[in-house]
Amino acid sequence: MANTRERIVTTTAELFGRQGYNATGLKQIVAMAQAPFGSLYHFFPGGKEQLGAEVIRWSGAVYAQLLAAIFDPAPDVATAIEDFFTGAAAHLQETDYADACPIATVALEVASTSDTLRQATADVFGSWIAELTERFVAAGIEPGTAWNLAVNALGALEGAFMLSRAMRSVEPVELAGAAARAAVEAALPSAVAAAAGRRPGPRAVSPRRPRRVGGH
Amino acid sequence: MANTRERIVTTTAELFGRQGYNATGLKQIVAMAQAPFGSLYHFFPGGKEQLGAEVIRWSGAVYAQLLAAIFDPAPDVATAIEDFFTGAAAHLQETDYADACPIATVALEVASTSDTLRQATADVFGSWIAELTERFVAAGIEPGTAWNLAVNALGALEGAFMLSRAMRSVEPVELAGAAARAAVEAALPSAVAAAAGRRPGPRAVSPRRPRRVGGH
DNA sequence: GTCTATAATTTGATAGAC
DNA sequence: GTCTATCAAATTATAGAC
Repeated sequence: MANTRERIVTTTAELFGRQGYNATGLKQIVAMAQAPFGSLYHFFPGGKEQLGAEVIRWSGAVYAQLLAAIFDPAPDVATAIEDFFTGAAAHLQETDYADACPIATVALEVASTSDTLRQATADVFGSWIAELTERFVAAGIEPGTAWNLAVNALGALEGAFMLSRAMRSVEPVELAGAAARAAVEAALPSAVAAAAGRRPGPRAVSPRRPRRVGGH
Repeated sequence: MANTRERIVTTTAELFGRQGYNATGLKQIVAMAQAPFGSLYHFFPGGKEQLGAEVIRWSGAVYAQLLAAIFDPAPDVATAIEDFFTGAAAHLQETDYADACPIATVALEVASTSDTLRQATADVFGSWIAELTERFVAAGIEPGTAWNLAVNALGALEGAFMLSRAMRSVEPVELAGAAARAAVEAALPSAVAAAAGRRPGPRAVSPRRPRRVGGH
């Protein structure tokens, strides 16, 4: 296995994702990581908050890699975004509704209690939104619209994760994925051009295609 | 001022919304509620978990009343749903991003650690979804579509709350509100009829039934 | 019902030998 | 870097006087 410091970070990330920040004790971390207690303060002199900040950012980077791994082989961004949701739903079910977003619980816990940790979660959310935005722009979507789509897609995923974990049903994540796909499809250049052809002239809200509810 | 038991419940609800379940100590509760410590175990012999379950359900009922207060005077459901998001964004800003969903943080904290509390959050989410679904159906939306819209709207709100609190910006909630409004508008009978007029077909009257994975 | 005192455990954090 | 022992404070929970 990897070195001690790495084991502490990875197992803390796992615990943060399942129980959050406050429920995760340092004793529990070193026990599960099979690391000596002294090593924790050797590598993280700032204590729990320093460890927490690093784990948040590390989890953010890992999840960004997962996002790339889904989007890169996908035929188009609309398919990619729905694939991400369906993949997340499957993983949720496999882990008995334990593993969803690695930083969601922590983000809500620290939002009004620790500004350094809150900033770490904000940076991670911002990086994910930026990554999504880039891919939407690369697909031909106008940058402003792409940013809005990215924010809404991430928000929809986080909220659906919450409902799915609480209700122990993948339906919220699946419905959110279908809606996210529809929103992206409607913003793609082809759909925008088709809408313009149907009804010439500037229009504030582009007409939505019928909602997809089922699978692919 | 109200009686002791009531004060304990309301202040616990406030603390749960801002810091979550694990960060809220019983000492802190009785101190802020100006209640004697002994009274807590007098009214809630089951300790923190019993108090938590009651607070979750109480908060759910209060928030349902808020939902009714927004929807009842609104001219239509599309306006109502966006009003709810914009009102939430304003309240978020007024409280320095502290008050969003009263049970969101708790829901994620207990999802994999306490089944009785998880069930309480699931019941609350389910009641909100049912309430929203009823109103969408009353507006003429087909029941299956109405349910999907309700789940997606609540999920979008919860996720947007998370992003807004972490990033200290109301933009996610505002964007989610605009998207929710557009989704509802597209499902209203007038929009469905217009779409059918543009593209006549057998599926004009009744769109496909959604698949139900869990819940009702 | 109210209030105090306290038990039993766990928490984050430190000191120091090796 | 590792490991043990321990601290001070906080936690949930209980006992019992009033």
